[in-house]
Amino acid sequence: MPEAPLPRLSPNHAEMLVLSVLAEGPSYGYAITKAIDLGSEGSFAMGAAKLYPLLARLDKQGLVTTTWEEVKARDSDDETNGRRRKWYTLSPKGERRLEQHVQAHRRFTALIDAFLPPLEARPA
Amino acid sequence: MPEAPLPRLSPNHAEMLVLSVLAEGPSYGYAITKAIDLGSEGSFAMGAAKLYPLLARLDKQGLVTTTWEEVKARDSDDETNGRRRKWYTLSPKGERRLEQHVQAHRRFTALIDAFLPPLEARPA
DNA sequence: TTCAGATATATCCATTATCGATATATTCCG
DNA sequence: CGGAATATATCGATAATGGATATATCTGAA
Repeated sequence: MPEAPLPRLSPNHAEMLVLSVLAEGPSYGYAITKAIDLGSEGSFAMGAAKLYPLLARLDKQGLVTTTWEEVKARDSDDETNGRRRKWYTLSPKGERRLEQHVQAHRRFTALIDAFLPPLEARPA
Repeated sequence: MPEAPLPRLSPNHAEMLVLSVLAEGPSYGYAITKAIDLGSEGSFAMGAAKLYPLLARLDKQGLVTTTWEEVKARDSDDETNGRRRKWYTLSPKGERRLEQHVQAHRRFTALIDAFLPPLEARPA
């Protein structure tokens, strides 16, 4: 029997995961996706089309602050080098939002579990 | 501070809840919504535009079987009375699907919880 | 008796969210 | 030398949702 696919992340869940990654320190888009990809064993892999609009929304709502970093080649000091990284830092407002998401998620799972058969100790 | 809104149900979660209601016995659309509405304290209230297409999909996939019931007025035996109810019964295939949904949901929450701060025993 | 609210099923449409593809450019490593 | 990885971002087609609309009956309170 095939592994049943996981339910898809709701927008709120996706936002919560991104914020939870940023709660451990500033990061940038690509690294955030990788963290979520690895941390979920690939189950919550986010495409760029999902990630970047989400990050833009977080910025617009003041949940994160952003700064650009010029990434220079290891073997070069060339300042005109165009490689760039956009760093995201969780704002106090973002921290509060994360806590709200976590609380909402706990209520969410509690409500759902009430519909499901109890998880019993399995006979050996 | 306002109650943070719950994450929205994914299609899989909505399907799981409907199937879990039917696992307790046959039911019909309106009663299913009421069961989910009450069982979730209104949090997962489903509009008709969500419920009926969902039920139609379950039927088409063979997860439920359906029968029509003619609902007669309490004080009448009139057979031409047009009130009707569509009953849904969980099929064996539907039972298996429900179990898959439940397993997937457990994995889903476990993966998400790994991103969140542990729920510690609170100091009194 | 009347009339609002509940019961009961179902679809339409505008909005939103998602996935896959596309675009661009650099850097790493074999 | 060249493909995979790094890095950001948008476009367009598809899918799912919420609110409204449609229809018809039944219940209970004023």
